[in-house]
Amino acid sequence: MGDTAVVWFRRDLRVRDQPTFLAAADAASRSLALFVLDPALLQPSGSARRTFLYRSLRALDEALGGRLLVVRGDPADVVTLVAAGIDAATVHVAADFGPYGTRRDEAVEKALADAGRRLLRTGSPYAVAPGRVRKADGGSFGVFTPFRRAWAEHGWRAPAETGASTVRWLDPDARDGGPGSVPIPDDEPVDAALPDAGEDAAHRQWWAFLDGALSTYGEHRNRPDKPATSRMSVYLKFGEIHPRTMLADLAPRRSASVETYRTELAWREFYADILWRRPDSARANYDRAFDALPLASGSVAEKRFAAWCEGGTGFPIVDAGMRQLREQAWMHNRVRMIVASFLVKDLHLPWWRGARHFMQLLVDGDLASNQHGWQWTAGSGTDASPYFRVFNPVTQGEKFDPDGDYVRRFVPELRGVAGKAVHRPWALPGGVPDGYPGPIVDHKAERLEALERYERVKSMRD
DNA sequence: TTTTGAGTTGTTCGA
DNA sequence: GTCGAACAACTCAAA
Repeated sequence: MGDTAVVWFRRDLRVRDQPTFLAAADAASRSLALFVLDPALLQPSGSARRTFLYRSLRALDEALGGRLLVVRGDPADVVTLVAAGIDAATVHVAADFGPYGTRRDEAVEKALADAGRRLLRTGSPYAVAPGRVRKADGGSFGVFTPFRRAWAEHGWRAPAETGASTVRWLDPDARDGGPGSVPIPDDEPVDAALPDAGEDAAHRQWWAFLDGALSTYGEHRNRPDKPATSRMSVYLKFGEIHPRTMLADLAPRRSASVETYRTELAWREFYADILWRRPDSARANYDRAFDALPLASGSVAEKRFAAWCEGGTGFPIVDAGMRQLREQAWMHNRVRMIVASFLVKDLHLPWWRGARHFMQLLVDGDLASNQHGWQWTAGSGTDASPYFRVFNPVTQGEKFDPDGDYVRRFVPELRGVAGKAVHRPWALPGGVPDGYPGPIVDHKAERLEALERYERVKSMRD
């Protein structure tokens, strides 16, 4: 066995705060940097996320002095072959706790072991790895608030002090055999304007937030008309910054806004913990009693689903959100909740259809946060919401987009309407403006319908 | 074992 | 317009 190792990047496309580098440098004198284009992951990603990934890989390759080896195939095959090609004793990764990643890594581990090589997991995409936060009796939390408290008490390591030069990188071209390298794919046609990719862009965004919007985050974070959120989700998704780095930067700052932002990071870790414990909840109701919820189907339901997808429901805040999703491959969190509530409670469609649509389009689409965010809204998730919590799209619009600026930005048909009147176009003196649809459902009636359907779930519980 | 307090994100209605 | 009450019952976590 040679004195070499492989550092296999997955969703940790950075060189700073990278514990795998320390592990690799400890294990071998030289390492090969590897990324695997895995069709099983790329196919369901959507062009926005794929393109962002490719751009991120170019940035990572540059940071590594052009020494990132990119191959294509099933990791159980190609990682094994790459390791064999340099006779590496160890392959270093950050642990993946997702349903697919867990299975993939077990397969890779086994394939490597057959040749006497080891897969070593160091760190994870989380400040506290899933499964580590435990109740006093050793069980896992199913409710957020106690999880958050225990998570903070558990604590996390300081950021690892690493950089590209922490590891002596092997030149991929100097390999003797193994799978051929493939170029990083070209950008795909993407309609949406994507954020800048790469670790440097992540840090720029983070510091702009720390020095700017963070001070009013607690107050304005629910306002989609303001640039009040961190926009860090995509960088966390691809691991271009580690949450531990962010928590360390937040630590010396004390304010209600900082506390609120830390709580948002805790949500991300909570949902990862839940998905790890219940991998089935990526597809099925976390609360199986919701299997009894009567769902809409048929041609009317399909028509309504299509209207929701394209931002043509006639409810301005919903349509603005769905169009922001197309234009930016991103949607403000408050609006995600509003459009989700509309799909589930006004259209009576299954949450997973909305979740799947989001995963297709979102550049920051993260399975754990996305599926459980949707299940939370649907009521089938953790801490089931009270049955009577049905978002009113008009009230939500008036409350969180009080001047209507957000709606007008994304719904040009309504640009001629001033102020908050834009949230009720059907009540305008001249009627609904040309080109904009009337409401596809009667919210008041559908709310009552939703309450009735949720009764069915409740009665199944008894 | 029992008890207690609490649970991200809301809406409607009536005074 | 503002404000408080009502809207279920259940599960969770810890004392």
